[in-house]
Amino acid sequence: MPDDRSKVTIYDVARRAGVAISTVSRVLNESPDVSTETRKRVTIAIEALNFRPDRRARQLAQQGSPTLAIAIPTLTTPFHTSLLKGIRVHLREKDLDLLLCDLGSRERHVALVQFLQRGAVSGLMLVGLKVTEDIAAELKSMGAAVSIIGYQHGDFDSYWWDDVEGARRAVTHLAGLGHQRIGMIRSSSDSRTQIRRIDGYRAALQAAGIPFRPELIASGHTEKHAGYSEESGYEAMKKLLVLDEPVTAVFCTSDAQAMGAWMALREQGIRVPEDIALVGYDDVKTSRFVGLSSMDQAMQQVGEQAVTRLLDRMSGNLNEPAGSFCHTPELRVRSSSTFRRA
Amino acid sequence: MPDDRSKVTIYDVARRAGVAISTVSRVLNESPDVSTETRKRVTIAIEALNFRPDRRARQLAQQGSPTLAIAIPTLTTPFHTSLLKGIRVHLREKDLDLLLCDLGSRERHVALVQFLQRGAVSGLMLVGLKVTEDIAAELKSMGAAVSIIGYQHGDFDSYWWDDVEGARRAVTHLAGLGHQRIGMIRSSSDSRTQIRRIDGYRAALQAAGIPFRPELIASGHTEKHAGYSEESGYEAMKKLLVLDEPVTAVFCTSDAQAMGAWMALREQGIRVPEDIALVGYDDVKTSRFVGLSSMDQAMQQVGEQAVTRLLDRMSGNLNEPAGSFCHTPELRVRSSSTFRRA
DNA sequence: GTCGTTTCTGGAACCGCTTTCCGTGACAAT
DNA sequence: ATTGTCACGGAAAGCGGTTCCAGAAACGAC
Repeated sequence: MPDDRSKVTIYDVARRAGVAISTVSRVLNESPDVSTETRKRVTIAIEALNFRPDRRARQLAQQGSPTLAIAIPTLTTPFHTSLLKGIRVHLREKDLDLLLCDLGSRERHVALVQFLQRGAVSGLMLVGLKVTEDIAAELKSMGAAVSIIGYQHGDFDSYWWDDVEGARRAVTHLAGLGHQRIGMIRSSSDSRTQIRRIDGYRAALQAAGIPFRPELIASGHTEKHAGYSEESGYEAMKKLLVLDEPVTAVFCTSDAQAMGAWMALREQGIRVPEDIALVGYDDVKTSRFVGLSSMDQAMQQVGEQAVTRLLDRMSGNLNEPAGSFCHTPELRVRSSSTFRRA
Repeated sequence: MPDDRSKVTIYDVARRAGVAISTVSRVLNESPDVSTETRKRVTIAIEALNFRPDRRARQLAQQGSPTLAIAIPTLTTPFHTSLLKGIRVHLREKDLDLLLCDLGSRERHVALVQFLQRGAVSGLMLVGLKVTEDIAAELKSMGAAVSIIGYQHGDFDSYWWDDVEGARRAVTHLAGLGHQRIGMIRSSSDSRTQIRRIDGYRAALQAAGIPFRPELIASGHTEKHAGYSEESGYEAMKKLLVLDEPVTAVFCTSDAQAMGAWMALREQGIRVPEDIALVGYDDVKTSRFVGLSSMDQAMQQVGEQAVTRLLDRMSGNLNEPAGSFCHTPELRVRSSSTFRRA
């Protein structure tokens, strides 16, 4: 009743209920061997004192914490938004804490490893991070359940996308509209993802009988801008616009890039899709509302799938070997790519 | 050297360095009374064993954890993106963990309180949450540093915006373009923010000599959509379009709403800004790239300011009474509201 | 009525680290 | 030779729980 607070511990509860602390602990952990009678007394005491077990102490004692951590290189992009959305639903039910490790783009490795080594994490989700061998070793030695999103690694549950096929679909779509000069806006990194999307781009061109021209691939490399950002898309588009033979369609490796590109076009009075068609990647929510065609990676579902399986592993219910789940991006056609060329 | 792992404790380090555990602890906590010589030996041992102090044990012992928690009702909107951006920079330097408490929209109160009572948080940022008196009491009793963003409460450091003025500026801008029938798209909630923005809307109309018509205020109330979402903006715009006398400009209380509204307009072949002008709120990053006028709330700066002060409080360097920091949103004019009426 | 079980509970060690309280030896200052 | 730092060791008491072990009570069976 008295909301005095200032550290209500398990001892207070024990005293109040007239039992030993071990008994209180049993009640807390729903141990079967405690009489209904005592359990009730304890429960009432807990209620009355408004007691909540201390997360840290608990974790310390039972070696292994019910904490799920998510490590993301760039948390602050809308790209991960729906992923988190898928995750948080399942998290609410369980009594888990979400620890966020926002790795900067630089020194990701170091930050991550330090984070892990400090322990206190029983489940970890890595998002959009290249898992090098030393990181992999680190992950294994920490003995936590791990799932990797956006990268494929045989030793862990990984969820990834068929980037070749995704790019192929996007570009095939553009070629199908009659475009012959299809540009590509990419990030300047040489990540697996980027390479595969370029492969897909080439494959689609080849299938359509369009020659591949490296000069049609641009990236807006800037010191201060991340490769997938609006700014870089803006820069890249400008590069494409000064070519002798201009492009009539552009495939971008992110929606943000596409937005930036779109702005560059608008500034020059170039219409989308009449003059230039645009297709993005990620299918961010706003794309639907601005009419940007995009590749849907079903982020939310992937998030749900990953977290469900991860929670199973954490609770020890799942012991099968690491799985690899590949999703194929779906094209969402919107107004930015609806105009058919002659 | 051997990466054997499996719990390297402070004892291992002590043994390896040939010192007592208390000395190791002193080194860890940068106590002044330890010779440079010994310090180096210990540091080397730590390095060699790859030892990281256990976060939980540490926190438990030194009563008070270096953990910053952020509670957000709806993490998954781009609205908070730049806020987090401002926060994380400062967080990287310190050795803090970021605990995320994503309150669902429902039962916010319960979720938050439970979260807090489990302790282990020395700093807390509440974002976009109405601080009721019981929550306030809760916050005080937990003895952590608290800062509130997007709401004003005298007992805590709070960072908020002058919503009346923000709305007034937006609408004044529209009136200045010659618009007479200016609609408003709001969320269906009766939050402080909403009420104030309506006040600002009225004030601006009055100043411009335009009569206030309640039927020009619409909200896209839907069971499944949050009030600030694209979907609700879309719905609301549709309502405004079926009015006898249509509006020529719309002020939206979020950029997402504006995006949704814009889509509704596009579907009907209504041009922006020629037929209808649009102004949003929040100045989300993509707004800049799609050309949506908006009210800039300087989220990133607010995030930085708040976290800086919060960290000061957490470290005990700051003891002055709670401050209240009010920011005034700035209008960013873009193409969605550049057309001047006759 | 005694013995073996089962059931419930109390006591105590322990998780990994911090911190306090001496105590000691070394070395410089007086 | 005495007094004072300075740097460190050793031991022990937490922090708030969990968990193992043993003992007490309750129960049924012979």
